[in-house]
Amino acid sequence: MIPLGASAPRATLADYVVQVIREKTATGELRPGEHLREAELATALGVSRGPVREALAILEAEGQVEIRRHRGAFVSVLTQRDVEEVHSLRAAVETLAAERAVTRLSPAHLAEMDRILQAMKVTPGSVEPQEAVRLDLAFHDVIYDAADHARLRRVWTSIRSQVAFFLHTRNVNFPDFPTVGFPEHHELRTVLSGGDAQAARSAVEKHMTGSYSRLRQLQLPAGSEDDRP
Amino acid sequence: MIPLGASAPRATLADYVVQVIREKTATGELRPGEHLREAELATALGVSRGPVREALAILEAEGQVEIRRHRGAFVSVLTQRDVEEVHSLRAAVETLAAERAVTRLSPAHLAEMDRILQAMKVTPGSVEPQEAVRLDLAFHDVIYDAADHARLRRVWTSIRSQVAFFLHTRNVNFPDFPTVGFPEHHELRTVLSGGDAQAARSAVEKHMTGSYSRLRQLQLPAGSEDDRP
DNA sequence: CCGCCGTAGATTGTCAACAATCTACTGTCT
DNA sequence: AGACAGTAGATTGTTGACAATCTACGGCGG
Repeated sequence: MIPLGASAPRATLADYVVQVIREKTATGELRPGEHLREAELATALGVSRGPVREALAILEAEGQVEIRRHRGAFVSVLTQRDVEEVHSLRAAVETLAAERAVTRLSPAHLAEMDRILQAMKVTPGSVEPQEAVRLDLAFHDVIYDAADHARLRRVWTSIRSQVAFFLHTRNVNFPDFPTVGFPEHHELRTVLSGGDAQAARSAVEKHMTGSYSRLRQLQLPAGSEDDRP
Repeated sequence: MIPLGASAPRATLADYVVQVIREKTATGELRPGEHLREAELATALGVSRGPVREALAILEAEGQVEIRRHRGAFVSVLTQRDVEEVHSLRAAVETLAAERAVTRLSPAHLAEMDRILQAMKVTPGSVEPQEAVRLDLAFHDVIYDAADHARLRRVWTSIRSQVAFFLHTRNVNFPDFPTVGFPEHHELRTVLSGGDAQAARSAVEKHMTGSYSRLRQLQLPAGSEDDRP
């Protein structure tokens, strides 16, 4: 479940809350625009408001939630503009990640990739959308892990659950994707293990472009971010 | 002082603490590896430990400080490796920022750039290093502001004070830089206002490469991150 | 009937105290 | 003398309570 080389230097209650909220926003259980009440979260998770506040502050720094003074935290609403932002940022950082990964891929990384590809391949087309998303993200986790770049990984985790949300909604709306997932990622693996940094950049760029074109087909709120009652 | 279009949707004590610590790390007043005691900070800033904890959690999410369970927060030590990380990440995001900026630069942005360039030019070579850093960063702030990309700006603010620290140390060690600052940034302005996205990418890439080669001359801790007593 | 103002409830921002854990020092044993 | 265990102090993690602020509802006036 934990990406790979992620250590746990700080296992505090606040981190636990962060993790829970990240997962719930990724799966869509916490919908964009939803009001996150501190006391509510605290009792639901069996902790006090202190750690919850810390967690919300962290999530705000990552852009996952929006905090308004004396009004509370709201799950960030994802507009068409956000799709574009997340995509362009992801393309920028993931090309760098790929470039670095080609010279740093260990046998363990390759094995992990193959394991994930195997799972992508064997699962029939009618796989649960959530599982397809999990595999997709896991594959890219390996790339970032191989890149061995702490700040790059931080950026990735900051957009990761938003990417997850996009992929999830798309998989639900266009159930044909899981069949496309395998060949695309398999090609990525081939290029990455090839050792050509420039080729890796191009491959990721292409992968991102394809991913974006599919994402654009989604119907998302277009304009401003006022969805709350 | 505030970059440009930065609004203040949340002016809480925690944000105040974050801002103070950012500044103090940028100027080097808070040295890498230093132990940040919550109670100490709280009394020094005239607030309680609650906001301080929130602030430290935010700064940890941005990688500015490192928190160890039951041991506290330490200002992240910047090794040669960190110089490389910050540089590569900055290059990746700033090329994107420049690409977007060329089609979004408003007259106000250009005026702001010119104002900064003017200041860079008129100040004689023996300007205070701190002022030179301020101008340098301010110039790039304008680029990110023109890029109009919330997530991109977040990444920038997360590495901004580390960049500031690097620039500061370099200006102190190599006092000739302030004379190079003007022409380099002037060229950037010219290309950005030209309207060619690809040219803007290349220009920023070149600017970054030059910046990195100068940064590498610094003597920084090379290996692991244990500098504390 | 519609709009404005005031109040009550709810929610967040902040604080001070308690509990858990770590670090450093001291004393003892080999 | 050197090394190890035990203890005291300091520091962080967490909690519950208090104060400031916002939202929603109801009454009043036009």
